[in-house]
Amino acid sequence: MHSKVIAAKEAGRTGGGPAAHRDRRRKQLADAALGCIASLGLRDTTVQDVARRAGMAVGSISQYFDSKEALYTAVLNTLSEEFAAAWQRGLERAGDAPAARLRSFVRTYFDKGICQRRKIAVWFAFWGEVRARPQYRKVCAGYDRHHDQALAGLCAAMLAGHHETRLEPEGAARLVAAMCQGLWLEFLTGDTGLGREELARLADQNLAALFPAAALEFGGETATA
Amino acid sequence: MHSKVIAAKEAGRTGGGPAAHRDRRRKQLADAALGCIASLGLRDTTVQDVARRAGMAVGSISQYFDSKEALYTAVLNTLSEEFAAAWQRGLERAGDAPAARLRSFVRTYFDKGICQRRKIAVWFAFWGEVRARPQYRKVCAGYDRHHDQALAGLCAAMLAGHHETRLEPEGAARLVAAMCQGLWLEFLTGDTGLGREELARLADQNLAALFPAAALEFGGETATA
DNA sequence: CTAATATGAATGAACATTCATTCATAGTTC
DNA sequence: GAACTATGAATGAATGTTCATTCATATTAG
Repeated sequence: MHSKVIAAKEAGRTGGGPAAHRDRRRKQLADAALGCIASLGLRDTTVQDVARRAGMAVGSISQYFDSKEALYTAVLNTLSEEFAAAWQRGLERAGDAPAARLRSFVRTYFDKGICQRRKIAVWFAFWGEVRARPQYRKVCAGYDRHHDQALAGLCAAMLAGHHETRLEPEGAARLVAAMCQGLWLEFLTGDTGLGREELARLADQNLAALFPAAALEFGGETATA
Repeated sequence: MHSKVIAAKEAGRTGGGPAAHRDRRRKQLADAALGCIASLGLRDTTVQDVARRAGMAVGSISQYFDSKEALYTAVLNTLSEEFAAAWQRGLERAGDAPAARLRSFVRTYFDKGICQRRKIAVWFAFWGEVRARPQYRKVCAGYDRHHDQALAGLCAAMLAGHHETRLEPEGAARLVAAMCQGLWLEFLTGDTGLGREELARLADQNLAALFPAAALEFGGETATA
């Protein structure tokens, strides 16, 4: 009881306005919820679990979220936001060459900050409920459209002037996204024990196959041989 | 109440030994559970829902399964079994040509009996909980190993004698499986409205890219041009 | 009649949500 | 600057609901 009070006091101290404080506490709860969902699953996560993990009281959750579902929705939003920011940053860093840009986009999926088992577990926990809970779809819809358009644009740039294949930009984009998400599933279940690096290398090989004209640029470490 | 009794009576009539009867009722419950999971999600499915959908009493569930979890495990087993049987049948029908065999294997993912939204929804519902519930992993483990070995074998046959790429059979198999499962996710969320046929065509294009030496054999309708 | 099966009301545990109370801080007054 | 008040964040016990499981009873089959 005493420690809680102190923790609360410290949380209050960390400056910014009261609005900033509110944001911080919401993030604190969303982080705790993410951890719970990753280790217990959506089904077994209780508000009591989340509160305990956040070092807060159960009652505080309703101060910051209308309901448990609203908290979950915030978790999904946070994940989506983080991922979108990551691939956009990646594109900025990648320069102008189409192949480098596409490679950067795909690498984001296997980035150290993105491709963590706990986060992937949460992605799949939500995907496993999209049919039953349309609000989850709704959260992702905007991010997904943005993602898909960017990826299709990159694929179009890769295919421009190379019409030897029957591959369409949208189709190629769909395949690239599917491959990445499928590799995430592999990472999640851990069947083969492949790590982030190995998965990224596999992704590169698939890109090289899909866009043979630029295969060398997806060659990874461009093996010394 | 009366109709339930009649239903039970009819169920009992359908012959076979008592063991066959037991199997039939278990299947009846597993089917109902699959339907519930697909439409309500794992989280909101209750035994009352399952019983209602099966046209049975809640108490009967415990006659055929030790617990709700045991019922769910049976659902996952049924799905896995069905999928394994389907790709094996596909291989038998495909003959000896490696490309035809690989294509058949992949087509199974987009088969009418396999690639149904309700079934895909259930696959993802379970995948979304594999971390939290190791028993789900255990159910799939055997089927997955078999699946992966078969696919790696097919990829090895495709790559035999064509060492121009750095692609390894296991890596190629991983990519093919990831692509298929990623396309399933696309089908589940329905973002792009692609149907089974279109997804299968995309999968073919990825196969053609991964195994260019056999590209013509993945050409789909081998467009009249 | 006996054994096997089916039924659904009853049970109690688990859970999300509510809300009266506590308390630290900021603001106000003299 | 000291004393007092107002504010709202934080708390967790209490509440009412939901749900898996149980089991006494009813039904059917042999």
